[in-house]
Amino acid sequence: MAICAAMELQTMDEFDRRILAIVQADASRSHQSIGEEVNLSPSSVRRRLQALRKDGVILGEVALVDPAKLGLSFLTLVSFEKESQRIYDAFRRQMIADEAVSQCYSVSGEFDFVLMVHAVSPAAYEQWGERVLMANPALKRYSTSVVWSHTKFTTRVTPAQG
Amino acid sequence: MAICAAMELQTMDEFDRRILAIVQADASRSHQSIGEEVNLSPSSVRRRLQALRKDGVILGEVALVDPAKLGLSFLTLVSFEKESQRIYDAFRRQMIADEAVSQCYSVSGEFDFVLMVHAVSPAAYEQWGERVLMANPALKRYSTSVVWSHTKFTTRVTPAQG
DNA sequence: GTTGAAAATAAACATGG
DNA sequence: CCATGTTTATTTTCAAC
Repeated sequence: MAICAAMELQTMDEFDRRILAIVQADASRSHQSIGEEVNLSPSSVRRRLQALRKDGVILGEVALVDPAKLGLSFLTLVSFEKESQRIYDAFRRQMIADEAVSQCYSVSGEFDFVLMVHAVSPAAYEQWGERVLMANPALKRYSTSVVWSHTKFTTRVTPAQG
Repeated sequence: MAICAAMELQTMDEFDRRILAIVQADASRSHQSIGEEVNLSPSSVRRRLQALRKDGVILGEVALVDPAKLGLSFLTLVSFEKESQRIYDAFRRQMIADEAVSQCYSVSGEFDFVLMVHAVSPAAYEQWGERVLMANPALKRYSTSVVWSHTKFTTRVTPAQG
């Protein structure tokens, strides 16, 4: 069944998947409104949402803000090669703390890390790079790609499809 | 003032910024709870939130789901070089429609596009690549980076800092 | 910013598979 | 026994002042 101590992928039924799809698109929907769409009582919807939260399937509800409306219209994708393995933890903490960095990934290939960095302008980004990147002994080299436009950005995740 | 017909960066005051920070971390907070934190009445918080939504600063509220909990534990970063400019619109629509693609950016540098692709496994990703990428005449070449781990992923945006 | 009505959430209870 | 739906109480949202 859907509601159990540990929510596994197998224990999630069609109701849970439809509820997930709905709240990923709009977390402000009421239990009643969701229930009408999936044919379930508001209570059942609530219990399932709580279980999904408790089991970590739903990490939380957040408001999405348009970066451009806050003056952050310059987005870059920065790739790195690291100098040594040792300083990784410090670098990791620094990226997590840095508000300009929205995403940080450890990747395979030519580079070791990829960062998504928000800035108000090219000049502001350059300044950030000098302060955060060039001054960092953990980094051997880095390459900046300017993001011209974001064709797609979604926080939505859907299971299956192979 | 903060509340006006068109919310500009200049018209946003410290209250708005603090409210934004709060709802970006947790959109389920009540107006009262937010008001207590920023020293404002629930009504004021509500009116400011409505203005921020109306002006497109707040794009919406969404539930964040852990991809791994849906079986999507294989994440890749795919870079492309396009074959021709003409087919771009079709490609764009395809990426937006494809549920495996969570992000798509047009970028400067060696490649023209960067994609974030979620799959259940390397094999599933390979299959997706064969179907979507290799069969696509708009793409000259592509390079896949496997994401070992995501050190940071946040939807949060904060203004200023240069 | 305060007040009162409507709505949504949360908890308690009862029922059916 | 576990999940569902119903009922009741509480909290939150919404609109008028």
